[in-house]
Amino acid sequence: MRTSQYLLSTLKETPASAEVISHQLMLRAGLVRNLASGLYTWLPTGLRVLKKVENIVREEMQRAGANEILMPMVQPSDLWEESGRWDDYGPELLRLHDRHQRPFVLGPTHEEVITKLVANELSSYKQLPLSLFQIQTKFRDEIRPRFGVMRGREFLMKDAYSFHLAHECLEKTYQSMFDAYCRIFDRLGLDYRPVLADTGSIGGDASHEFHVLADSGEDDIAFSDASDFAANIEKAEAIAPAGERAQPKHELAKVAAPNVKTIDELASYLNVDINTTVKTLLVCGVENEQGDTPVVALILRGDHQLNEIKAEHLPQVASPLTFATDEQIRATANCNAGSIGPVGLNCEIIVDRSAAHLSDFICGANEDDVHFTGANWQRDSSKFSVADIRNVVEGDPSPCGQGNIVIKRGIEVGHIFQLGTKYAQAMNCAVLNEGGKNQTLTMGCYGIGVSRIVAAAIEQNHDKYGIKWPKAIAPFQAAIVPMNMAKSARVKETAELLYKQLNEAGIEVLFDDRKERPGVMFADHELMGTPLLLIIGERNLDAQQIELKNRITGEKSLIAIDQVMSLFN
RNA sequence: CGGUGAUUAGCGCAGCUUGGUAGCGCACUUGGUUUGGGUCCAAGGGGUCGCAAGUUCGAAUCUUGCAUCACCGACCA
Repeated sequence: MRTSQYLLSTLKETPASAEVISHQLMLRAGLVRNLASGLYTWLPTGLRVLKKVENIVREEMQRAGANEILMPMVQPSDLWEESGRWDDYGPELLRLHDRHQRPFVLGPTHEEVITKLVANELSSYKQLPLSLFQIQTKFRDEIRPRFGVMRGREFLMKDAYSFHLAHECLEKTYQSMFDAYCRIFDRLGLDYRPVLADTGSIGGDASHEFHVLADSGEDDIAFSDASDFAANIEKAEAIAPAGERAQPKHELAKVAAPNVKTIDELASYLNVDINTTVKTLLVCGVENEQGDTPVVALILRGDHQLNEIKAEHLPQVASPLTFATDEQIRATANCNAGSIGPVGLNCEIIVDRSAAHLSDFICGANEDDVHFTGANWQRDSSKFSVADIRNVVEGDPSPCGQGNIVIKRGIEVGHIFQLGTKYAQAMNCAVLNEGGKNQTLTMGCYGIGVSRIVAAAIEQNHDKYGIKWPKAIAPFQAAIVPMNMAKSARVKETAELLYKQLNEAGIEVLFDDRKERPGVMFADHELMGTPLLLIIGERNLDAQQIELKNRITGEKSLIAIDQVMSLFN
């Protein structure tokens, strides 16, 4: 490709709307352009990268035995009613009508369509297991699209689905998908980690997310500093503190704490360590037979944070997690939100393991502006249950039993999931088994955010000059950068010759044939992250040499012109 | 969805307080100059000042409404 025929579209200045480095560089290097919130046009350079990622994903999916298909982006709503997600999915699902006022959705994912397809196509256990995948545009009407293509509303996703008669078979495919994902991210040249993930409301036995490590990531990942353990913080178990709870030493006593609203204010007002306090959160419980929603109290040590996912999983707590209103708080605890405590509280009480290990703690007294000191479980409050409902924090013992927790940020680029029979059951997806009986299929699903990978790769591979693409996904393998080609026939001749040879050899090369000063060319190619620059100048032509510059290492070297092709073998 | 801020040329911004029909840098065009790291000089082209209504002789500027975009938050005990 010659730059004279190419839409280069590089920018010197960073558009003000771009917050994270990958978004800034994607705009400056001419990879994408914004159309509306969360919607992006892929320019030639960006599309080249996107296609390379796509192809690596495709190759490894095929190697794992999956068949590529392509499903429609527009899906009839009755499929979603059949699966139950028409009501469950919420406003992220974009709903629309055709000219006959028939309702449709823009597909945010394709479990419904594929389950329907397989239900129609398969009739015998002999056809199993079967894995299908597609690489396709998804639409999710995100609350807050941000960070460019990292969290767009329309994005490119690889979604794969596997179908099985038995759970053991699903586990086998799940493992082979896990391995395929590792091969994909290895080939992409990314620093990534598979981490244990929450299985969500769908249930199932296992789920892993694949995270690219980067400070700009939106997820917290908990690692062990002494083993391979890694889990999304939503999932990481906070284990109970070791040893017995200490015996009470103090009597329960009231202390006034006027105008103290938060736990931090309380700790500094009473001049105590925050981890000797507990905080009490009132949330909505599950609706009872009378149609009322009771209030449930969740109790945490003052320095800990509620893990909403864990809380939602409790059978007593309504999902999605909803905090009690001021009226409900007043009716339950007879005080404002800042003074609730477990002593004498008349509702279901669930105490985090760490909070349950405290003795002589400080808590609200269920009376405005009053707290208790010297509170103790059993003695002062005995009707409660204990559960893991907090986020792990740095330094916690790892749930794997080895080492302590370290927390890093990650960008979720892949998620694999043992679905079980949820969709197959809802959509009547079954085959005849060996015994000639109808048997509902068990499913797995496996997603990769193809467009998000492009942004994640930049987050991990850049410097002050621009992008430093991993070789496997660079838009071009090399660029020919001639010095003053307009003035030097020799330079032009050499550049054209190399361009011809490289093209014929199938090397993706960008020939910078603009009449620009060298500095402009260098700046553009470094911004775009071309891994190898072939710099042709009068300076080295007498010796029949050109200069090489490696974008990743910054190394410069000379090479004989007739040796250039050997670089690409 | 709540909060905050923004919207003036392709991009980055000034002008608004104190109304008088728009300006700077980059980019673009032309000519010259320069040529191994974003040269320099000159001359140009390009804007319904987000949209709508109002106040006024007159609105980018004041008022009201709307739209769009971005950021923060969605943990309050």
